Amino acid sequence: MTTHETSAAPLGLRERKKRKTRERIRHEAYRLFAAHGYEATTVDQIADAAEVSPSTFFRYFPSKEDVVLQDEYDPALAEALRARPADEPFVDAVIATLKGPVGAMLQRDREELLLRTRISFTDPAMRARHVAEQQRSENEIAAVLAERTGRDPADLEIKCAAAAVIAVFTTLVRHWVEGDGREDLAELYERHLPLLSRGLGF
Amino acid sequence: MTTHETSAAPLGLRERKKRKTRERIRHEAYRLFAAHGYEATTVDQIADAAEVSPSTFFRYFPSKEDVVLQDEYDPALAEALRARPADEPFVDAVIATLKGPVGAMLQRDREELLLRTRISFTDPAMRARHVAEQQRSENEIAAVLAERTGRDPADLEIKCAAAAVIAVFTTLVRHWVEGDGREDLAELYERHLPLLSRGLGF
DNA sequence: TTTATATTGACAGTTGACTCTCATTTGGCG
DNA sequence: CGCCAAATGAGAGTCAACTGTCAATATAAA
Repeated sequence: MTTHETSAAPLGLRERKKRKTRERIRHEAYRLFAAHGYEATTVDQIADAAEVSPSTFFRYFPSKEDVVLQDEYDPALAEALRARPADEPFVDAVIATLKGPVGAMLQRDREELLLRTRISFTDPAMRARHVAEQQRSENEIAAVLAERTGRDPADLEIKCAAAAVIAVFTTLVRHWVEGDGREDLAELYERHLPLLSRGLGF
Repeated sequence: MTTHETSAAPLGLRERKKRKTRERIRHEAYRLFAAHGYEATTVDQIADAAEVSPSTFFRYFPSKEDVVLQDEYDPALAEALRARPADEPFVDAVIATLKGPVGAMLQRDREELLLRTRISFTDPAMRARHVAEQQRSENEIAAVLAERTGRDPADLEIKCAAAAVIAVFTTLVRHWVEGDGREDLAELYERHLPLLSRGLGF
């Protein structure tokens, strides 16, 4: 009773091994995807590279697609946003969040994020997944925005605003990836997100 | 020499039959996709329904995916936009265009557009295609915007603005599809696109 | 009508994602 | 140590997209 599956638990060898295996599979998969593309990489190849049997691959991931993990950043962004004062202009709140807690996450996972994002931008077959996630993100952002304004999350106006924010996001991340991550992502946000509060201005 | 393959040529029986077959395959494919989903529909089923052999299916379409044709609307939008005065605010220009020539196209193909769009929103496997197109659209819009403002189409600011416009678009189309096309798409645009010129306002 | 050519169907075969089963190994624990 | 349950691998099997070949048929041209 004392130990749930909290991070505090010592974690037996079995569990540790499983995590490592999972990580190894994912890592090798990414490597191969990046090298040869998603479609051109077979599950057998991934299994080989990760030194597990194909059966084992499917025990860890229900499908080849599932190897591409979901984005943890957008949910984190949504959560962090809720902590911002409700009367702060929305775009400002987003920027503040990205320079704060979420920005730290991005910094930490920079390398993997770069690789992963590059794949999902490059490989046509991988985009489906990415778009699905993006949809989820939009809903999250819309929910937050709805809370802040006291409006309905299903409100079209709210949805459009959330979509616009995410779109600018995506554009900036793409730019960041194309520049091999040399620029500072947080700074890109800070510089270009205000476009939306200015009303484009074109 | 007198007759190329122009539309004026009488078009032999052979050619006419081919077109009909092509049309029939596509039509049946759409019907089945709408009824059972993209993944759940096999090429054999499509071939059966279109009364051709599976071989013939692949003679007409190199892959199952290719049955879903590309979007002609966004390029049309870009072209129509170039005809608008350069000093008109961008969002206004877009709205005017959508209420004009492009709106007419949308009206004309309403049924097919509704069906096709529903598929590409509903079916995960189909999204990849859709996103690729969307990317093309963004580039088109960015190009137009660049021309109008005399800036570089690669300018991040320009790209962000184009992305935001397309994002709001997509959101509105999705809403339209979810409401089975009962609302007037042009009116939705007119009502919600100004969000971007107002600077969100949240 | 006869001949050349384009279109088609039947069919066999390949490939890769994914499932299932069963025997073997391996970490957890008394 | 020794038992149990979890984790793994081997291998056979399914399913659907896609390829290639060949013979039959339909159209166009002479």
